[in-house]
Amino acid sequence: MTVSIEDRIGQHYGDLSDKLRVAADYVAANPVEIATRSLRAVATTSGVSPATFSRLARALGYADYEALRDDGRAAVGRRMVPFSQRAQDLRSRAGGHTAAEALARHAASAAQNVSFLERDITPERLEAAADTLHAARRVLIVGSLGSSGFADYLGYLMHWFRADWSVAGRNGTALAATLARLGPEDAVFVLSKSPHAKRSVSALRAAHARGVSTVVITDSYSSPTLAMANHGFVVPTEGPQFFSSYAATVVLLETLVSLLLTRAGDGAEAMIRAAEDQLHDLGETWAP
Amino acid sequence: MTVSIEDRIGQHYGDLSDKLRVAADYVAANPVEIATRSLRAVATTSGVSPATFSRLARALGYADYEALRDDGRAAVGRRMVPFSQRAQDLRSRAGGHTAAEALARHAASAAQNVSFLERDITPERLEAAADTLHAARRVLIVGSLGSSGFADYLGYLMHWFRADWSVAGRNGTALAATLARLGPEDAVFVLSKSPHAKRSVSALRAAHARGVSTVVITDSYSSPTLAMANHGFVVPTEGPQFFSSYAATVVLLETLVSLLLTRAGDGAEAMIRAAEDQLHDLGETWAP
DNA sequence: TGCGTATTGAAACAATCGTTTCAGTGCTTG
DNA sequence: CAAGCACTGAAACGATTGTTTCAATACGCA
Repeated sequence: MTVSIEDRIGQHYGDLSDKLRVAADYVAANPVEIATRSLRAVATTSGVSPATFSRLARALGYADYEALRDDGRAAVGRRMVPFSQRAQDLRSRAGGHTAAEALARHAASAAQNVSFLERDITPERLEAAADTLHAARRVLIVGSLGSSGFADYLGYLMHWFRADWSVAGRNGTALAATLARLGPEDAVFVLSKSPHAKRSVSALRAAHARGVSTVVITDSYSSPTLAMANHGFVVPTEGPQFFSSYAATVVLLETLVSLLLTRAGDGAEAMIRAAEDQLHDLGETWAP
Repeated sequence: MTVSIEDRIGQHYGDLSDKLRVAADYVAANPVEIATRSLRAVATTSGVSPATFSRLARALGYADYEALRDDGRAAVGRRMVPFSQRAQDLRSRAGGHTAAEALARHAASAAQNVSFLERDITPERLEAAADTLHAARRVLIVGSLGSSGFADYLGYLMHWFRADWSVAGRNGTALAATLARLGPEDAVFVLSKSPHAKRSVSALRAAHARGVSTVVITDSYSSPTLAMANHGFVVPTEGPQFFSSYAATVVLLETLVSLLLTRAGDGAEAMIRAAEDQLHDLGETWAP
């Protein structure tokens, strides 16, 4: 069983002198600080002299201040590892081929990806992307290969309350012609995962070169698209299958649509209802 | 706005030299290490020279290696905030419209839907559906409105190792003509959620009447499609937004593809590799 | 093939690190 | 009151840090 810094502090707290106790309190309250910053930096921000921290380590039974910090590192590491741990769990169950096993594996992997998504996406940047897209005069959605279906989905969702969003390459329109009409007031939304379609990368490059705002969703930090993205998002796609999973991508897309709907204001809801009615009137939907 | 180390890596990944890329990969993979240990220690365990890490920081746009580490510290600090506390913070602000709240809400709802999916889908029925689809001579995928993108996605995944799957209405083909050619040895895969497209319901009815096997994914037990389904699956779609969430649907689709890949046998993997090579040879994918 | 360029690690450098010494303080004890 | 004691921070110390220089190497191009 591992003995944490906090345990040691508790064990020795009674024997500590005034200043040592102050230092110990600081250590207990700021474990990340201890693990990441230098002794002197901690001493400065906590108002206790460097020598005291050096003495504290020994008073707690460590050989070194470095030994104390090692415990801190381990503690931080332990809390940060859900990733490797759970990933290993997934892999260890990777063997079976029955439907129950496959379903469990995919479900677990998707849930993990979704939680990674929530953890890793910076809300400020999502907000900024939503602002950009909301302010854009026109938005062009680009997606190829495996991403094209999701580009369609985004286009479908947006068309309910924004007339100025379109999906590239729909209805036989030429991508080049559409791109040529875009300017700095417009935005391009690119969905591209490995293997990246040349079409999407080229479209992104062209848009970026023309000063068009670019929002990108991709699957890796090494993606060629990120360098040209004003707002880039990396979505976890790891899964037990040969293709990359789009589960987390769908969540991100839907969240983004939610944010845009909020920005669209009260009129949007009425617009959606009107569109629904018209869809029904046109006889395109099934009525019981 | 916060820019994480990973973001910077993404921005500059293309410009990095070999060793810098190795170092960047290590940084991305071991954020705790970076925040916690010294440059030289990191250099030793990663096998890259200290100088390279120093250079990496500057290549990523930092003034210092220390500046890079500061970003790492901030990231670690952010993630160390205990989950429960964060969840509570969010819940107390429930109904809010900030990106963080929206993301948390959508992620939680998606995770719940996925876990419901795992709980409610009967593995035997999934297995049976996979068997039917695997045995089918040809499979036609049907999806309209919001589901059409996901029909495309399923078609995209399957086309890697099955030539006899097609998506209805692609390439200007008439749905009626395609349907007319199907018989009892074939199958139809229908994706339909409320509001149901008349087109999809009609296609399903026609196929069912001709004795074609039918697999259906829908969003409610009261769906008009289930009565005509040989293999029907109800997927949870509840979400905080006005549209139904497709996150769980994606998981189910991907699981199904996995099962079909297993059934396709050893030849499938070779087929996928060959198709990937050809895609690359045709110049459709972006190569670094 | 030869030349110029870019990339890399070893080594040298100043800065910063953690530790220890030491003098000063406050407190207790005789 | 004086002497002894534990505690503390400033300062000095060698060790280690991050950075930079420099020579060696690999690579592209004519």
